[in-house]
Amino acid sequence: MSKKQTYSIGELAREFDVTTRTIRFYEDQNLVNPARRGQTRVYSPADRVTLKLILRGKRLGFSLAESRELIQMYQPSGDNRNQLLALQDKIQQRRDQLNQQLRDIQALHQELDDADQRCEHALTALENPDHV
Amino acid sequence: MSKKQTYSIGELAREFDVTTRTIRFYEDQNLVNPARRGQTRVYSPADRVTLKLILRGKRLGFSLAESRELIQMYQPSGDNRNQLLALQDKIQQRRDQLNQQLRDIQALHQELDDADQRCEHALTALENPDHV
DNA sequence: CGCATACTTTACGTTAACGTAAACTTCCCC
DNA sequence: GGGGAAGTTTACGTTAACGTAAAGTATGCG
Repeated sequence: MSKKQTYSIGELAREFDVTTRTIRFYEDQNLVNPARRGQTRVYSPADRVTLKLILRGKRLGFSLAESRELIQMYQPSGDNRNQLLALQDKIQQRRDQLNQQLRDIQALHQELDDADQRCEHALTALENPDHV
Repeated sequence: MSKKQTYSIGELAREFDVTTRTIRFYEDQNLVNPARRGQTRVYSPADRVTLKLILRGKRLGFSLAESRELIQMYQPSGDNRNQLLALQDKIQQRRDQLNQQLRDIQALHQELDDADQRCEHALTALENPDHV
């Protein structure tokens, strides 16, 4: 009944549409930690989630270092007060950045709509040359 | 009454918090076309807007090539039907990408909120060790 | 058995987006 | 007229994020 618990590097590469080189590179950067069966890498569902988070970060323009930081935020290691406060600070910074991105997206969306409208008008003008 | 109509490279660099090298690099990439007074570059309000668009693109993770394409979308050059249709296609692709980014942002926002909550709990637990 | 397929390591190559340094001109100011 | 301050060109350097190639190992299959 349970979902498959391990993945090969090729499976993940196909699923997320990246190369195996990319996944190995992420391991080099300590972003994923696959187990080994002999020489061969064996990925866990946790590794898969990590990959997903990295790729989502990429879509938002985050560097790997930033994505690593974000991922670490979800598993706070040090449990002392100052580290927690510092973490909350970083979280807030990310929220601010996301809100800026939201504003940027809305503006860009509007401009794309306008550009599309101008296209439409240009097209109907081409089909209707007599219309003033 | 009218706003200042020209800008020096230093002014723009300060306003947008980039180096002059960056602005000259964008010129090299044919993203801005400042006039010249002698040797010195003189930027128009249009150049300033272009700069703004580039930097907004950067915040959304766009490459300079992508931003260039976006900017050109707002000033369609070729007025033949096929070009207009191709342009609309690109516009739609960008909209799809923006919508994906929106979903990514919402998911990430939620996760940041959760992480923040866990921080809060950990902090109150630190101040209230007796609470089970 | 031979061969294809998928995996591995090692290592050099590549592109984008600037950084940085050197050496020069212009303009303004006291 | 000497010296900042801001501008210029030219050119080599740097970092991130992989690409690409070579050479080897393991595994299933007809």
